[in-house]
Amino acid sequence: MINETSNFIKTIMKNELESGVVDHILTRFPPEPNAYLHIGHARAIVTNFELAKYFGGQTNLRFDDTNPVKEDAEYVEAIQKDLEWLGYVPRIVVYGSSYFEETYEKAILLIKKGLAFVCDLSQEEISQYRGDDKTPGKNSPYRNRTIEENLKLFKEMRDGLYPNGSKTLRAKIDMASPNINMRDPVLYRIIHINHHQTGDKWCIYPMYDFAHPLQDSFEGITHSLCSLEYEDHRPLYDWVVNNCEVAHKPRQIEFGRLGITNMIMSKRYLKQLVDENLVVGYDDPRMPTLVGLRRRGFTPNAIKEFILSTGLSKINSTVDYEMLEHFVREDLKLKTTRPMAILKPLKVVITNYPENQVEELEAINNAECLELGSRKITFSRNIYIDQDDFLPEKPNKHWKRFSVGLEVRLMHAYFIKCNEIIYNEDGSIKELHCTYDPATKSGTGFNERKPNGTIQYVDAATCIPAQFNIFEPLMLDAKVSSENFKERMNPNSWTKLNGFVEGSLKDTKPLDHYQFVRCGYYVTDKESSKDLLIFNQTVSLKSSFGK
RNA sequence: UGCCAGGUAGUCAAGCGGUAAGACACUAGACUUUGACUCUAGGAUGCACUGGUUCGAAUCCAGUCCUGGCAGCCA
Repeated sequence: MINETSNFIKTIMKNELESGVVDHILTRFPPEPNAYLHIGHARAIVTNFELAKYFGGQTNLRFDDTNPVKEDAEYVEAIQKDLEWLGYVPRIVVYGSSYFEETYEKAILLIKKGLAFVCDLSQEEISQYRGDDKTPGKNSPYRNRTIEENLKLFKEMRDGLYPNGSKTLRAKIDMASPNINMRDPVLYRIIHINHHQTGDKWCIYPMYDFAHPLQDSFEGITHSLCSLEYEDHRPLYDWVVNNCEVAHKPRQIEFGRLGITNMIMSKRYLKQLVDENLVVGYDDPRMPTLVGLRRRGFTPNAIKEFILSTGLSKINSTVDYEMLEHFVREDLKLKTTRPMAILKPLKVVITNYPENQVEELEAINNAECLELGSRKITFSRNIYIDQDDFLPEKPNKHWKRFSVGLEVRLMHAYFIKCNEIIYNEDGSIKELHCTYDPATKSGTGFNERKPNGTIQYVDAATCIPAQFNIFEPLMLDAKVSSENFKERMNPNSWTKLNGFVEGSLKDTKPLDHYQFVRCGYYVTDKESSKDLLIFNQTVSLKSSFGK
């Protein structure tokens, strides 16, 4: 599918392949295991995997676990599951920590070449010495330690002789560089903590800027794709690659992040929502996480197509949520059966239909995809339609559904006409008295009159009571702050409706998708919600026409 | 105000010197056993602005403006 799209990275790869700079493509997806993946991450995943696949290459999954204070094995597992769900199979699954020994050796090499030194400056002092955008930095007083001394001290750092923060290993580059990342950046820091992969083996950990280019080199990554904020780090990336005498030199290319309008993606806020029980968990269908979107009814294919269609550029882009929705519809359009569901039941009595008679009708599952076959539904004197499909007052000409005096088609069944509204004592509508026209039976090719629209129904005799959990995704209409985001998130966005689904759904299987009449998607999830039915209102049609 | 990167319709985005693709959204209409789907029609005399080079510029050059990123022992 990516061969239909064009982007600057693809062009770079193509040119390099053609000119012989590289003879294959190997990319990597390097998440830090400190959060659940969300739709924003999908751009990195899809880009890396699809680009490699397009050129006949492969992609490594590498957990970027060089900072044990933030990471946890829980996320490692979650990320792997998400990738699996998306249908991507990495060439290998590795950890940044798998390379700690080799990384350490490269640090020794830099020391021996006089390109790195052990620094005793405190964190604050390093910051002061670094200078700022208009002030050049000052050299650390420890910058001129001898190679022997540096070697000894660095070994002692590794051996655990020093407490957290007391020493660092720094690259010796240029304290006056206009790029602050090049002002003798820290390469290693001391952290005495248990690492989720390496346990207590190490107490010094390499920084991203040092570890990442080396890992890419070790694995033979040809193109290291990352987001825009690493642009300023590229000179350092290249410095590491060029000075560490690695056999393979990867190339870093940056691309913009992908956001969705009004969708909150910040790790911190998502965590807060979960921690404070404002949502059920990371897989709450209101969440923008991949697991959340899965329960919301999105399919892997929809997400991939969405990402590919939004393209790739050096702009941090924010696309409309409608774009995402479009691709679910597109993906499910020809794959789903389309059962009927009534969210807000309104009883209808077909007064000219015999009591105690039940007739079976054939309903085509998907008129656009006949291979999906048909199912049997029933019709009888008492049925339910949706309150939203009936307008008690006189509708305007745009109204394409039911009202007094109007004739509509009950999907897969007959035309009906409403003759009388029966009210309760409190003035609410109790039921509708209608008549049907036997000549208009579905499938007979009747075309002497046009109905005012088609509405769904369920047969009261055979329908199944169902609870619909209607939710709205967590969205915000403007930039949030940590103070106001909770109120504005409106996490209480579940509405439970007691309605009915047609009898044919009694064999519903977990995680099947159904495309409902109003273009909603319907998912049941065995693990977390048993018989819960989720109706995604966000992909339903506008219901305010003609009102 | 230092360095870096960007500015093409409401939102994404192609184009890379030859006269502005495509998608989403939107509007109008047709069709329809979902107001879905499908189909038809509609949008930039214009590519941040101003000059310049050229037969010809969104594409090259210069200047200006605007936006984003960067001063963790985070990634």
